[in-house]
Parts: sequence; C-alpha cells; structure tokens
Amino acid sequence: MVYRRTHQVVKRLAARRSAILAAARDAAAEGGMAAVQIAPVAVRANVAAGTVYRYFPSKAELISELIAEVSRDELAAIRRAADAAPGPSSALAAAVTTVAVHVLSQRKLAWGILAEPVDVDVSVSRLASRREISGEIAARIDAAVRAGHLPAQDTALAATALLGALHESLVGPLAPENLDDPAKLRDAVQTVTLLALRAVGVMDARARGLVVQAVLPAKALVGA
Amino acid sequence: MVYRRTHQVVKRLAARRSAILAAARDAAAEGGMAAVQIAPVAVRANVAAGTVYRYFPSKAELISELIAEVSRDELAAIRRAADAAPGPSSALAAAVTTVAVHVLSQRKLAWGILAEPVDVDVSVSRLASRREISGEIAARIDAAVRAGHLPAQDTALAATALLGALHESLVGPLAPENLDDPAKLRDAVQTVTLLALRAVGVMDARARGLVVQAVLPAKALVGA
DNA sequence: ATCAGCCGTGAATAGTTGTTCACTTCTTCA
DNA sequence: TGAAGAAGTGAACAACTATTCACGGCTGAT
Repeated sequence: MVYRRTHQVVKRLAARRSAILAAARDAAAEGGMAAVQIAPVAVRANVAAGTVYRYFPSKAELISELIAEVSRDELAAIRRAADAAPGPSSALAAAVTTVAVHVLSQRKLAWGILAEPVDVDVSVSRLASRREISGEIAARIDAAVRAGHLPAQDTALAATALLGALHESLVGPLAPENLDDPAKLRDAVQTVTLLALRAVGVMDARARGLVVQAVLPAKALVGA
Repeated sequence: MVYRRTHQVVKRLAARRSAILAAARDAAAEGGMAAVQIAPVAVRANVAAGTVYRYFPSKAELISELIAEVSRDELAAIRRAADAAPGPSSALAAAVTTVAVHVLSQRKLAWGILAEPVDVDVSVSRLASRREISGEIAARIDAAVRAGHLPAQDTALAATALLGALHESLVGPLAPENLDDPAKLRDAVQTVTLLALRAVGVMDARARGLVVQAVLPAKALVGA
C-alpha cells in the first residue's frame, strides 16, 4: 500500500466527526430533533451531505450518538452534584435540582432528547440513556430510604415519575412562559424540586430546607 | 335546483364522518399517532382516500378533532369522579386516579394524544386540550388548598407536574412492562397516586388512606 | 514526481405520504 | 325517467428528505 493514515489525518477525521456531532447538537438545541436533518447539519459542519455518511452509517446512528453524548454529560453532572451533598436526602435534592437546571438551560435540546418523536432505531438508544438517568435517581432515592429518611417504596417507578414531573412542568408545552427571567427560573426549580421531594415522602418542612440548600450551589450552573 | 340533502343523507354523512374519526382513533390506539395516515384510516373506514378530504380539510384537522374528542371524554370522566368524592382531598385523589386508569387502559392512544410528536397545526389543538385537563386538576388542588388541607402553592405548575409524573411513569418508555396483569396495574395506579398526593403536600399517612378510597371505585373502570 | 487509495462532493435516486382532481356513481326532484 | 348536482373514487401528483455513488481532488509512501 502506498497510503496510510497519518496521525495528522486521524486527528482531522476525529475533529470532523466532532464537528458533525456538534452541528447536530446545535441544530437540536435550536429547533428540536426535527431540525436535525442531514443537509442542514452538513451545512453547519461545513461539509457536504455525503460526507456525513462517511462518519455515520445513518441518521439514526448520528442521533443515537448525540443522545448518548448529552445523556453522558447529564449523568456526570447529576453524580457530581449528588456526591458533593452531605447526606442521602441532600444528595437526592441535589440530583433533582441538577436535572431541573440542566433541562431548563437547554430546553429545546432537552425536549428533543427526551420526548420528541423519532424512529424506532433511535428510541432504543434513547431508552438506554433515559434508563441510566432514571436509575441514578432511583439509586439516590434508595439510599435515602435505606438511611431511614424516606418510607419504603418502588424506587424505579418513583424515579420515573419524578423525571416525568420535571420534564413536563419545565419543558413541556404547559411550562411557564417567561422562564428566561432568572428569578422566575429559580422559583420554578425550587417549586418543582419541592414537589419531587415531597412526592417520595420527605416531610414538607424538611423538604423546604433541602430545596434551599440544593438550589444555592445550582444557581451557579444557571449563570454558566 | 333538483337536488337537496334529505334527512337520510344528512344522517349518512354524519355517520361516515364519525366512522372516519373512529377509524383514526382505532389507528391511534393501535400504533400511535404515526399510524394515523390518510390511506390506512380510509381503508379502516371503508372509504377512499379522497373521501376523507370531503369531511376534513386536512390531516391536521382530522387529528385535531380526534384529540379534542378524546380529551373531552377524559375531562368529563375526571369531573364525574371528582364531583362524586366527599371532600376536596378525596376529589383530588379521585381525579388523579381517574387519569391514571384512563391512561393505562388506552396506553398507545394516550401516548399519541399526549406526547407523540405531531406538526405545528396539531400542537395548537393538543395544547388547548391539555390545558383544560391540567386546569381541572389545578382547580382541584386549589380547592384542597382553600379547604386548608394543603399548603399554599403554584397550583398550575403542580398540576402540570402531576400529569407529567402520571404520564411518564405509566405510559412512558420506562413504564413497567407487565401492566396487563390487573394486580400490577392496580399497584401502579396506587403507587403513582400516592406519589402525586404527597407531592402536593398531603401527609403520607393521610395520603395512603385517600389512595385506597379513590382506587376502589376506579377499579370498576379498569375492568370496563 | 508519481501513483494507489482514501476523502469529500453534491446531484441524482428512492421511498414515503399528504393532497388534488377528472371522472364515475348515486341521490333527489320535476 | 331524466337532468342537475352532490358524493365517492383512486390514480397521479407534489413535497420532503434520507441515502447513494461516480467522480475529482488530496494525502502519503516510494
């Protein structure tokens, strides 16, 4: 053979691949999953439509990777916030707040990743990602139950319900309008976190305390 | 003119219109909104594709009417159940249980009506329907607050969150698998209702009592 | 410098589905 | 019964997009 991939080429290919993924992410953040179409994404990434297919075997694969990437970031953020909390209940509160803040800061993207319809091939990947995040929340609920802070319950179902509540109330079509106002945004996060904590059995008074503590560090994320 | 619509013809036209709507509903119940395509719906209704357009100006209009119809039924059921309850807290529990049971008994249809992606023209109608149901739940929460049974709160946001929790945990992709088993189904309804009641501030012990009372009459609906 | 082979291209292709319309069939009434 | 006009038909059309592929240009070893 008279041609072999040199390190420089490998790097360029990886960069281009990332650029395409980033373009897809931008498109989704702007117009939801429906806006992730091969031609527009190619334009954003400064490549031709055909080139996209040199990097991803199909659109479904591209979207699957996009979802996986976003979910990986999300999961890491949840773990970081929860692990930094002083106890299981605080950790749960931190996890919930983190989800709320993240979802709000990228509403369209979150909507696309979480709810917007896609074809079957993609929903497999989406399901896996969602399961991971739901599992993480379930684990945090379970820890609080084992610590005696919460009544015994079906933690998997509870985690799913909490995520549903967060998503629907913050990025769903009935979500409040002017969440661009930071104050309103913080209120919404607090309110929803409170609902979530009470739902799994935290006493009202204690829940209010946990919410305040959890929102303080998370406020930084809102600004970022 | 030598032709005028006779009563018999008017009736036949109305029947055909209903048949098309019913066909659309069946299709949605079987395969979600994605399955509501003109050609298949026409076949189900025993008419030609073109005929559908004699009754509905566009597919979006057809789906909008479908959504409105289903939501109207849903809202009526919620009101009926809530009004039959002895007090505001019971009414709220009854309302939540009713939503849960209905959603479970027609999962695919509910998913299509509530969450499946559709084009913009349809989402207007969907939004209106959803707002009505959410408003009804909000009103029930508000009644319980005014009765002093619940702490003051943003009832609209709470109602939206509750519906999100119900939908996600019962018909979302992470919903438990074998809900066809009546016992499992009842458990799921109870668990989710309990979560919902606690979320808005009902004390755990009292919530458990309300759940049991609310599920008893609703069980009949499951069988139907 | 040169050539083998990979990378990038974008116009053409193909599949899917909502919508139209020229035509047929049915209904009503004189 | 026949004419006027409405209702029904379904093949053809149109719009949208994912995907392909034959070609031109670039890269890297000799």
